[in-house]
Amino acid sequence: MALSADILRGYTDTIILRQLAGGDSYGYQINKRVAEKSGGGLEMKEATLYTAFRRLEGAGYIRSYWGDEMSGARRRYYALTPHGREKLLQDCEAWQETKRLIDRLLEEAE
Amino acid sequence: MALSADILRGYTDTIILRQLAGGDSYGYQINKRVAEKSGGGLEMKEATLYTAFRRLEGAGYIRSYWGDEMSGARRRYYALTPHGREKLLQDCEAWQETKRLIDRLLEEAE
DNA sequence: CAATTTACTTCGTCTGTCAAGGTATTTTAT
DNA sequence: ATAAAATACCTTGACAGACGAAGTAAATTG
Repeated sequence: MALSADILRGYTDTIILRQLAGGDSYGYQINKRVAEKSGGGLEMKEATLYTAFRRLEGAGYIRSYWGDEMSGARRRYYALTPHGREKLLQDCEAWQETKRLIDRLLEEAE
Repeated sequence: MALSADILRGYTDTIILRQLAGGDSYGYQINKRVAEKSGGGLEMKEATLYTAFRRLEGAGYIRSYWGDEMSGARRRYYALTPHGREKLLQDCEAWQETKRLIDRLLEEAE
């Protein structure tokens, strides 16, 4: 059961940052890995992904550079900046808090 | 630490439905209760709340009626429909799944 | 009797997602 | 050989939800 788009909203950036924490990567690969890791539960659309890259780079959380592949199509790699690493930590903490909050608001007991 | 707006996005409706599962209520009261229950962590803005009511009523998840208060300002009460009760259950299941998914995507281990 | 609280409403703006379109190269299948 | 699929990137415009700001009106409180 694939989850609705709005559930993702606000987490695209964090998910991308998290992927980059494991090493530099490029759009296509990040998309593949996220799809794989989520077991098909989450499919980030290309437009969503690439607009997120622009946003994250604009904010200074990531920087990009063209790979120097000898073969294969050109790839634009992305790397986490120190500022981005900080942001990732904050986002992960915020996620823990969000879980608690939504859980409390949705729990059965009055 | 109040959470960012986008974190709320997509949960406003579910939170409202959950509140109504405990009995009919009206906008102002729902807002107060959510704010209280969240310990100030979540503040739904009035515009957000009332547009959500329109949306939920349009979708048939809730219905509304004017209260017949003898004193105090007029209140528009909202009630959960059977359809809305179903929706709430589905939303809560989706939330459990979302938690697992985001957790998996943000976990440290490679 | 002024200020605050209760209570509801609408409009316009902003932001993130995505459908739809595009380019270009490489690999795989026929 | 060559058609199809996969790899890899990018942009534009539409849409939906959250919210700032403003308004209305009655009741309560100081």
